[in-house]
Amino acid sequence: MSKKLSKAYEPQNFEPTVYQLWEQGKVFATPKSFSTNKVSAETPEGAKEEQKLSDRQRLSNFQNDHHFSILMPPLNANGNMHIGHSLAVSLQDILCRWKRSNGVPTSYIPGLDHAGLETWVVFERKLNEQGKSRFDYDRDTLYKMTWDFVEEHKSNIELQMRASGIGADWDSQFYTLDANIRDQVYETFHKMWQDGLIYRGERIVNYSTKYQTGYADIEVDYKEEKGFLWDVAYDIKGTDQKIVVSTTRPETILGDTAVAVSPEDSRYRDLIGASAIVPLVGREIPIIADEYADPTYGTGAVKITPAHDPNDFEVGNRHDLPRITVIGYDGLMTPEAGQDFAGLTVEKARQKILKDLENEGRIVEKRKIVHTVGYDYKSGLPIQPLLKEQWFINMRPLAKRAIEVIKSGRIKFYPESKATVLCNYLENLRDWNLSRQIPWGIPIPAYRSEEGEWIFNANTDQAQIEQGGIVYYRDEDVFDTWFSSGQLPICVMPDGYTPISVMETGGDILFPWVSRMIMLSLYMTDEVPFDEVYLHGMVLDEKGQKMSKSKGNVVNPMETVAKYGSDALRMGLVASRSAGQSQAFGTDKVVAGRNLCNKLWNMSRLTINLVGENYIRYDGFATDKERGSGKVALNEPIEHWIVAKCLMTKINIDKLLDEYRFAEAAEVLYGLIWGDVADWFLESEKMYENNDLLAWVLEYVLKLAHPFIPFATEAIWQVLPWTDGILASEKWNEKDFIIARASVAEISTIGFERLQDFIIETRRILNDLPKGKYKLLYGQDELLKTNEKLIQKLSHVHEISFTDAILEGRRKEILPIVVEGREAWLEVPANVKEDYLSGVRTRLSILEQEIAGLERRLINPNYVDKAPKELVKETEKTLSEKKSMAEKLCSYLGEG
RNA sequence: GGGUCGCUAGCUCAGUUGGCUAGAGCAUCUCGUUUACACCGAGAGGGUCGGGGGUUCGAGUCCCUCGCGACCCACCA
Repeated sequence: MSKKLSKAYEPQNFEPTVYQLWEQGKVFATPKSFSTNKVSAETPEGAKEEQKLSDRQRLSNFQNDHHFSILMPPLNANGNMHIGHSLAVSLQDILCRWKRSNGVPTSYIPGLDHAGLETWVVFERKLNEQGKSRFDYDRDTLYKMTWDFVEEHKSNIELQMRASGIGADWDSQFYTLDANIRDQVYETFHKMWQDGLIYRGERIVNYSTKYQTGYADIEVDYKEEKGFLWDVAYDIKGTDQKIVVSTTRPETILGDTAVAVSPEDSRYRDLIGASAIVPLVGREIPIIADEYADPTYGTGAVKITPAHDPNDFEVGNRHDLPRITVIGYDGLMTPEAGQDFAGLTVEKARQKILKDLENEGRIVEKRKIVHTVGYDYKSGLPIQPLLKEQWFINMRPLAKRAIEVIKSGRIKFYPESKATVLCNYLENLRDWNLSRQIPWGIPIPAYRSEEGEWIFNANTDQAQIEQGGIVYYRDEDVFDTWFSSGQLPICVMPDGYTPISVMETGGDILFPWVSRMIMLSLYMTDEVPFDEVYLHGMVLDEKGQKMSKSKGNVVNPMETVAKYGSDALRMGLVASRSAGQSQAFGTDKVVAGRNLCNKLWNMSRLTINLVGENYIRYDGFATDKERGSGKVALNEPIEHWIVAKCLMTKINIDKLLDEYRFAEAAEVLYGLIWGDVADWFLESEKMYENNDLLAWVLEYVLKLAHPFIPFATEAIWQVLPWTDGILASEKWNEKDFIIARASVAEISTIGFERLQDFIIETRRILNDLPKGKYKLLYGQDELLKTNEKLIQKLSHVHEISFTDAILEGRRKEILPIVVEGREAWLEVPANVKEDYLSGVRTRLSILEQEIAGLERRLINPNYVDKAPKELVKETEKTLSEKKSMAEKLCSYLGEG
């Protein structure tokens, strides 16, 4: 080997330069013009060739799509890639590279997320570490500081994306705070405002006292917990009667403004309209009748705290009850809670009130219960339901339309079941709180006058504006990030690339993101945002457990890339994974991926070695007349076979990827590379040295493998002396395909498979024999005769020769190789023959059972009548083959 | 309470509309250094497809039922 290629593939030595090559070559740029390069039957030459093909051979694998587009779920501009991101972008990139290679105009749009609260939390922590707080600055200053902070870190994630081999259109990269996105968000907000879908109102919102902001429903983590249900006795005014209510949150008693009972509940009928006295506080509150009170739960009487419970809030609205806020936004009790309680934490207040109630003898019962408690998804602290005036979207009309579209099947889901899941979710969707009380995000374009009148205005860089002589003040809040990211499909895709072909993302953001994209897109454009949705599951650790920092089982993808290579990580992630399913991930799979890269590398070294440094590349595929004219020509059975394998594998992979069966596609590819090309074809070509075919097969395999193993295949492509250009921008040429296919002689491919069977059996026998040099003899067998040398090479027999003697296994030192249709023997020492024959006996008895089974099936008239004719024929054929095989075995045993 | 998914070889998983002997990778065992690769080659062992019932000529696949596991949703105070 003249060129010094290392024995092992070393990804670190190639990945950065390969990526540079791609980027400089602009191979991932979104094509502007839409001339599909379909050759197919439209060219006269192609048509002629195509006509020769049977239906089975016809190429159906070239995509007819007008375009292919993917929107990358934006990555946190301030964060690091985690293993889930790696999986996502791997799948996306496989699809894009594959489509691109099939000549489909492809647009893969990458993006970065300002990541609202996520980033704000990080920034605020940094601020606090410097001894500052958010209250030291005005909102615009905080926004600018956070912006600069993110800018400093952006390049980090951008490098990680490139290290992952993502072939995205970097020139079209977006950032979720870009002006066009903001404009879109404002337009949508304005339209909703005008359509009456947006309203501002005081509602109970899920409030994070840790981060001082309201949340959407979806940001609350509910956990089932053991807790207590206290029964507390309230006095009834003017009597010595008491009414006993049940509560899990006694501290909210301080904010009670009513006690509700069911109108159906005979126990309390007489008390309706009476007044109860709030314990410790002494406030007089009405006893009201409301359906909300469940007579079967607790005591059947429930305290109503409209300011701290969404249900109570509703009850309060129905009965016009006052709202008394006793827990503040800081998570501490308010002055309204009374002097004894003001300033206490919720937990302390609860302890105190329980003690006080106990002292007064008001706690009638304390029961252990299991109930669900809402937690802040970010801080892990309890969420407080608090009264707050916020912007809400009335989701019902939006959800209704989305449900219709999903049920119509217009958007296809992988896995299919997620469509049902999504519809269930949408059917129960409640109004969406858009306001976040943090400085980092897209400001809400609403201004308020002193009188409390709200107007829309998109110039949110002004803290206050004047209109008609009235001064309006900007809402200090920003949008929920899902509101803006839900609109990405309608504002970041290049012209001609919508709807997005497939939305590939994690199953965990089906509700927060996918559902919103559908709803908002339908609302704004009357069109679906994407044709298909592919949801991947979670990447679990080796033991199948969720990865988490606290468990310490988190895999850092960049470390894996550094150690095993980017391709190895990609193959490892894709292997054994199906849509929607969470899957364990471990080093084993990555190692397998790395080994495949290495295999490919060495296959290439061998090929270069065989064809020579100065090989001049073949000029297309030879038709029958063109043999020997610098074109690829097929001579040996294995050469026909390998070409057929290559062609079939591509068709197969196309089909699998079309259905998003990534793991199966990878497996099929693995089988072709390792099993067919390396183990059989290359071994054989050491003898035949059909250089043009060697080069053709290697290039073919590289092209086919490229979406899965982009770096290694490109690195090899660049190393090959006879190729030029960039593999990532190579396209399959349909015309060549047709000619290649026409050149394959079916007889030869079948012939090779027979040969394979024989070689495998010979190897098996040799493996069982004691070490030694064995001689293979064959009789009147054309296949063996014409492939004598190949058999010797591949089966590792020491000698091979024809014999016209009638052997039939009579002699003790002759051992028959029992393969259907073959006449061959091994010369062996007499003592080993007996061992082999006992194995033959076992095989015979298995064979006899199989024959009996097949015969039974064929005797059954139901089977013969009802099963498809082809299948019956097949069964008959199998039976006769097995019978003749059994006869042969019998004869050997009889004679031996 | 409602919903979704899963249970196939020691492990991780394939198995499309029911149809030849249920597959792959890893792991295990045996043999091997044949001029690309030990990140290798040749071979072997290993499964009553979670249990039970049903439909069918035929079930891992369809239906019913039970069991186990994972996850999601929901305002039982």
